[in-house]
Amino acid sequence: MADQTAGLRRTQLGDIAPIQNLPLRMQIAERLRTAIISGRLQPGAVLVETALAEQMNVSRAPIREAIQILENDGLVETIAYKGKRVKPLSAREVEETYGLREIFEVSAAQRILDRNVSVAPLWECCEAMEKAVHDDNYEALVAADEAFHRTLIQLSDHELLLSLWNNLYMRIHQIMALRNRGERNLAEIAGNHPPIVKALESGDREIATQLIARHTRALAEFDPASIAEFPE
Amino acid sequence: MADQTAGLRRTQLGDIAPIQNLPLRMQIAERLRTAIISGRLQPGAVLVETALAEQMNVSRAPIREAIQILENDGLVETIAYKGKRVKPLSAREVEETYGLREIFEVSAAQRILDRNVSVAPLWECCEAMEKAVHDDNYEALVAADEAFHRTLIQLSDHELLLSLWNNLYMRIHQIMALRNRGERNLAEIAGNHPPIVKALESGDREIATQLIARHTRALAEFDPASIAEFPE
DNA sequence: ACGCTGCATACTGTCGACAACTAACAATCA
DNA sequence: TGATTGTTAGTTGTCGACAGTATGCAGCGT
Repeated sequence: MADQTAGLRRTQLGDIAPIQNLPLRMQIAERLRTAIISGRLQPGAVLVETALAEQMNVSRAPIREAIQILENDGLVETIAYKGKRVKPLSAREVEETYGLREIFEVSAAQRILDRNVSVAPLWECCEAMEKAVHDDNYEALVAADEAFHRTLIQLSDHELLLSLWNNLYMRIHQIMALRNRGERNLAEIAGNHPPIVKALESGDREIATQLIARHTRALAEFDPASIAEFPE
Repeated sequence: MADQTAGLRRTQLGDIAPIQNLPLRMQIAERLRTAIISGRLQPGAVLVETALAEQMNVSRAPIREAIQILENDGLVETIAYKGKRVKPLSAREVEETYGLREIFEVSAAQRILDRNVSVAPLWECCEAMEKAVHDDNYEALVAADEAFHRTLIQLSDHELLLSLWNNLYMRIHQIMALRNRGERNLAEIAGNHPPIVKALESGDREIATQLIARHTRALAEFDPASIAEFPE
């Protein structure tokens, strides 16, 4: 039941694709989420249900439910009877987002140390990272970096923490997409990883904590002017 | 436009009240949320949209949206095309919930120490607590306890953390309601608070962290058998 | 007895139309 | 002029009906 007129219609976000048998709200939510975290839909952008419904050739109900989901993700904000928009990102929120990341990573490290978990998977991530640096493959580098941090959280063996992490990382993706390409020093920042793993391996709590905190703060550096403010 | 037939109808969750001008979905979400965290709707309970709609005399749309909101809160779980139910609480989830609480409180304490924030508000909470103990007022005791912990988070001056905390505490309320009255030692546990504040005041990082961790773990004690498991 | 097929049922998912609300602007009157 | 009140346009909120999906059971064939 593919939509045969898809190619003819002016389409900003594209038609919904009948790829899977998931409910429409999920396909729509996924599509909107991608648009937001990629920066295509910028903070402050207004989401009008009727317009989206028409663009995607669905009724308003699944659109509304999809937007609800995104609201849960913290990507969209609703003002009753007035409208919905992509949540504005204040400098403070960006800062707090990275602050939370630091909290999560440091806490995960504590748990790893408390439980004597093997850090072998982290070494693997470091190797993947080195390879990406050697190949000068930026895509792979970003992926490997994310894998390293996610692995750190996973090793802490705390599912709730992991799900919070996934949500947080989504917003970090959005922030990174909105920045004017901070890729320059990513490779250099990647060099921080092995010492962290080494500290974890040798059970050095203090050092590990400090290294992670410093690493996270390095990642948080950004040009505040590059994130537009949408007050009101 | 109050519903004049409200008194006649059999009603399990009660009719929705036209108290405020909030959208129905919010009133319904609030009502369901209360029912869940109070334990009236137990984990595993199935939520049937049509039934709820009939009970509350509204259409299914706001019911669906309300359930979405509760899903975001982590209180309800949806299985596409099958149904929705109050999220089952495994022993592991309960444990992780308190683990997260520990992470949040310890991290908040670190931030308070990092920034030399005045802990005066915490002393006030301690006083309210003592008064409740002296009056043998259990309600006030619970409220004061919650106020203490929320204040700790608030002093860390991190809005994202605070909102995560509010969500977490909601689920802790639910867990407490499902336990067979663990009130016995609450007064005694309350005695842990002043030492924590003292440690924070004197900037003793190590002690503060340990006291908070121990306090949180004391709160987490529970009879695993008192929380039903709903596998499948 | 066993497995398959095809209803029947009880839900959730989706739709299109209508109601309610807000904000902005025009018209009215002191 | 300036404040107040209609009025209208644009949006979200709500509804009732219909379509789609999963599950259990009856009936059939082997």
